[in-house]
Amino acid sequence: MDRLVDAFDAVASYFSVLSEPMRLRIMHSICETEKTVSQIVEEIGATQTNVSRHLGIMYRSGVLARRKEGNRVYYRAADMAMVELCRGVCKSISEQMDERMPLRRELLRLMP
Amino acid sequence: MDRLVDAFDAVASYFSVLSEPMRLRIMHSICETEKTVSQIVEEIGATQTNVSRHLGIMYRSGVLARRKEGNRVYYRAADMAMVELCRGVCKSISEQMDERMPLRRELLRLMP
DNA sequence: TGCGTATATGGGTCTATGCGCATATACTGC
DNA sequence: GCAGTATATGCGCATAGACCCATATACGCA
Repeated sequence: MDRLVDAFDAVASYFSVLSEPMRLRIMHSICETEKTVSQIVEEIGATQTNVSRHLGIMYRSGVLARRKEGNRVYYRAADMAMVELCRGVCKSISEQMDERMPLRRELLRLMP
Repeated sequence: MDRLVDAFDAVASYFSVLSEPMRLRIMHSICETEKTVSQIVEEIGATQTNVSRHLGIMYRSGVLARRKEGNRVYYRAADMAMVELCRGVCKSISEQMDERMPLRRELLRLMP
């Protein structure tokens, strides 16, 4: 990772780890129990290449920890603060979505 | 903006608003008091074009609110949860950092 | 040693986005 | 109306990054 120029860069790069749906899927998949790359690949239905790359990004940024066991690599959440962050935002957004749903249904009636 | 496919997209796009240093500077600049575009431009030393564009992004994503007064537009934080998120991450990141780094103190000052 | 499995990575394409320039729009005061 | 100020935006460039294909690496086992 590049050397960060100032504090805003540090915070921005922290948030940018969470700004990809695929990484959130991965985080969701392993936030409770560690899993191997193959397990994650099968669970979220992405390519091995892509999953491995995202795991690498998250590992190098300190979000995930890993443990090698023979042929396999187990990944797990390392930064519980980030896991809590995800939970909080997911909750907040799901509430917003619930609020929008009635409107959405109404809109769909108006414009089928 | 595209229709979001699922919840992960919604969460990712929420975080992506905070994944730009310039937007964090703006957030920092107005998280306590509303300010006009010109004030923000002068304060953070960016071009008017760029600041206006980021303000637009943040406004349309619901992070900021705005109020027109004659010729001017005042922007302010609308989503206090996001401001708290910034504060939390600043705190968390500062704790992970080495105390010898002056960056640490700066981070704690970021979102007063 | 050779083979199969698990994971990582180099190279390339394509999309998204941050930025600046120039200009458009909107408002105020004369 | 006109001029000046404040903000927004169309356009193009440059770059970041997400994705895939192919291949490299690392390990276990016979």
